[in-house]
Amino acid sequence: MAPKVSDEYKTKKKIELLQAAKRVFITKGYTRATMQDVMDEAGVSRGALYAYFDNLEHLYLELLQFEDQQDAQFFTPIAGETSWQQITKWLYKQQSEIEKIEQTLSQANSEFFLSLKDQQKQQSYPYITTRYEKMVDVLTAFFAHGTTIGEFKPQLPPEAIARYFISVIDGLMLDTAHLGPEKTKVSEQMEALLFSLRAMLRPTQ
Amino acid sequence: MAPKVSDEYKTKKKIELLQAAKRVFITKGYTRATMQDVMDEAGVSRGALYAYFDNLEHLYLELLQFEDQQDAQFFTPIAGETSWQQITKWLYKQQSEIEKIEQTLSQANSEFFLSLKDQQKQQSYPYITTRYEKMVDVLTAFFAHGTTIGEFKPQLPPEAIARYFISVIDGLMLDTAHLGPEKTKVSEQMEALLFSLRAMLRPTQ
DNA sequence: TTGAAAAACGACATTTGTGTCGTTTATAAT
DNA sequence: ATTATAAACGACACAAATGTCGTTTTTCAA
Repeated sequence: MAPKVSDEYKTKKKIELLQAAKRVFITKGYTRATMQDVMDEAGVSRGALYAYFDNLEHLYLELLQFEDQQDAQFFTPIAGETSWQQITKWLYKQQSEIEKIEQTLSQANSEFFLSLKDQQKQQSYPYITTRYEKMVDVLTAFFAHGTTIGEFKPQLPPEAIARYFISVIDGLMLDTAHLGPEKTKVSEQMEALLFSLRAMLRPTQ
Repeated sequence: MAPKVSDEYKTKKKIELLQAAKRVFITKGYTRATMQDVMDEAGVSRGALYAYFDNLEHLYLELLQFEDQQDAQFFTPIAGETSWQQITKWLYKQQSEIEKIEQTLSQANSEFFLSLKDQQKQQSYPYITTRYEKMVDVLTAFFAHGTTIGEFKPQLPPEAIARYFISVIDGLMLDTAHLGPEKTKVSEQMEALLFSLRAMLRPTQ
């Protein structure tokens, strides 16, 4: 049902497949999802799917990159908003994401990352490492900027705060993924994180 | 190679199998491990292993409980040591555990928990939920105790601090599991956690 | 209108793991 | 010793996925 077509067509098709895959991963997570599931969900044949993606791992990796690229630039300083306000806002966004974890890729993400234990694979997917480091960089730069404009008086190296920040979010996600948002008391923990950050950054109001 | 034997024998054998399983899970994680692997590692037949454990999930659950039961009682107040000192000590223990994550069940644990997404399964394994809640309780009680003896002046509800505490550790574990301890700068983050706790608990020296 | 290119199809061979079950074998009690 | 018991064995039938590949179908260009 489709021959010699434009690049545009192929891109479109690919995105379509990625979206079907996304739905699958959200409901089944990464480990329990199969290529078969994606075919079924997308209503496409075995051959078609494999023409676009070699295997589940590659498929997930592409989905990850595709999603990331939507998010991007969240921590570029915004005029008319203090850095502290920005953080708070971002945190609320994270919070609702975690609370709706059932409709999110978070669980699948964790599973995917864990599944790459192999050093071998780690090397073949520098993107994974890069992803983390980029996030560290973005946050570090953000904190540093807030400091230079005199908004923060950090009590710890900005980079340490950045990493710590990421850990808390990831941990909360992990725990919530298998216990549910009621059990982990997401909002309460966000408060605690906010409290910690205030202590670390000493925002000058 | 073994018939009609004492209960003691069976218990021994079971522990032996659990230990083999542990080795497997440490090197392969939960998702990639198979019953076959355990048989091979234990040098035992299919039939034998299945006589003790119905399937991988049950096997892991038993291993988990077995391991937990070794740990137990870590946060009972110790005479001659301040609560703060105890926390610090425990944190160092966690740190070295995370740094040696390759030789630990942490990764497998995360994988196992995530694999139980199903609400169905969640209910059939109340132990999983209990486990988390017990940890919360233990920490909460510990913080509360430190407060009543006037050692802490908590700025947040003890329970909130407890949950938060757990999240940070879990997050650090997760990240370290797939990036390695160098990338996540474990000790630096432990410092940050200590800093946070100090801000939250206000230990009176 | 036609035909070459290639997208999509789906049957198939393979692989890998599972859980069962009839058989063998070692133990402990008599 | 003998024997009933049940632990351990390992072949087997089954299931679920995977990746391949020859075939069919559709589109685009000439």
